[in-house]
Formats: sequence, structure tokens, C-alpha cells
Amino acid sequence: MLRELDPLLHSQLRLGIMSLLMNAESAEFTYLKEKTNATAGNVSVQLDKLSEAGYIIVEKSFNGKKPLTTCRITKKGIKAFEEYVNSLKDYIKK
Amino acid sequence: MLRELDPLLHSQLRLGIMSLLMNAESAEFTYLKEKTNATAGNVSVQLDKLSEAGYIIVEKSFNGKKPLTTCRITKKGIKAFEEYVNSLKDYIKK
DNA sequence: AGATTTTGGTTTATTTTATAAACTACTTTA
DNA sequence: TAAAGTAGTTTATAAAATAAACCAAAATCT
Repeated sequence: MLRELDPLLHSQLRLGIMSLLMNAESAEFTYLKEKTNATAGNVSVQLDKLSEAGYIIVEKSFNGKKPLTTCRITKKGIKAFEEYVNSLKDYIKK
Repeated sequence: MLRELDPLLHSQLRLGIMSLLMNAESAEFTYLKEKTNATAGNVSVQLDKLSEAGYIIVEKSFNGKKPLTTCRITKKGIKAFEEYVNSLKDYIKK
């Protein structure tokens, strides 16, 4: 029987964001937006969801007077990501 | 930059169905329903979508007087699945 | 035999999600 | 100083997934 896929991670954009954060200490809003090729609104919404779930930490500060949003994956987020990937392997193995 | 994930395949249930069909000559409706642990309605709808996309062939016949729905993956479906898995690898690699 | 449940689905309705569009606030440039 | 750009947020809309209701026939129960 096929395992459940964490619905929070099984979304192209959220998975992309998590994937980027798995491979970086931290990442800025604009970096995530560019790498995922998504709109700002979509990134904003998905960051909120990941943050609410405790998968990432979002820090809002200022670079001079420009807003600067920095994101970081949490332990919980890493664990969820790894579990997701494990479950997914059932689906994509030949 | 992260690649697009075929939205038709990036759905837990449709991916599950395609995964099962990748590993079997053919599969019956009830088998797919059981293995994916989904409701009949949901399976029915998703089979239609995969079929419309030409990813699978759905054959409706009778076993005596009971309806019997048999599914099979197509060449196009196999190709789409393989491309999906390839794109996905960008997301899940460390 | 007649009522009830089960099987194998489909169709329709509802909820959830993803995404886009519109907007805010401030800054830089012409 | 007006226009355009940056860095986002909020709200609206479109698309999906899912569940609920339904149908027809067969099997089971009393």
C-alpha cells in the first residue's frame, strides 16, 4: 500500500522552497522567488504556510530601509522533508 | 532554476495510479482503489483525467454482469512519468 | 420471496489549494 | 517631481482534490 505524502510538502512551490532551504544555511525572499520562478504573492503565501507548520523560520528585517525576508529550515522541516522523500520513493521506484 | 513538474502527475492519487501501472501490465479499478487507499469516486475522476491526457487506456467491460474496468499505461504515459521523475530529482537531491 | 448489504462503479457538490491580480510602502532614477 | 522599480502582503479567482450522493446489479440474510 502506498504511503501518504505530506500535503504541505507535496506542492511544487513549497517543495521547491524546502529543497532550496535544505541546501543553504538560509535564503532571502528574492532568491527563493527567482530560483522557483514563482510570483511574489505565491511565494509569500507558501512561506506563511511552511512557517505556520514550523518547517521554516521566517525573519523579517530591513536592509537599510528595504524590507529583507530571510528564511531558514528548521529541524522539524528537515525531518518532514526527509520523510516526504522516503515516502515518495515508493511512488517513483521501478 | 527548478523545472516544472507535470501537474497531471504531481498529484498523490494520480501519481500512485501511474506508479502502479508502471509496474504492472494492467490493473483493475478495484486493485488501484485498494492499493492507493482512495475512494471510488476519486479514483474514477483521476482515471478519467489520465485517460483524457492519453497517459493511460481505460477499458470498460463486464465480468458476467459486473462491470470491470481495466487500466493500462501508454507509451506517452511512460514517457511523462519518466520525465516527471527526472524533474523531481532536482527537488529531492541533497 | 422479499429486504438488506455489497460490489463496482459514476456524477455532482463541496472544500481546499494554488495561483494571479491588485495593492502598499518605500526607493531609485530620469 | 513624476515614473518606475523593489520587496513584499492581501484579496480574489481558478483549478484541484475529495467526499457525498447516487445507480444498477448481485449476493446474502431472515
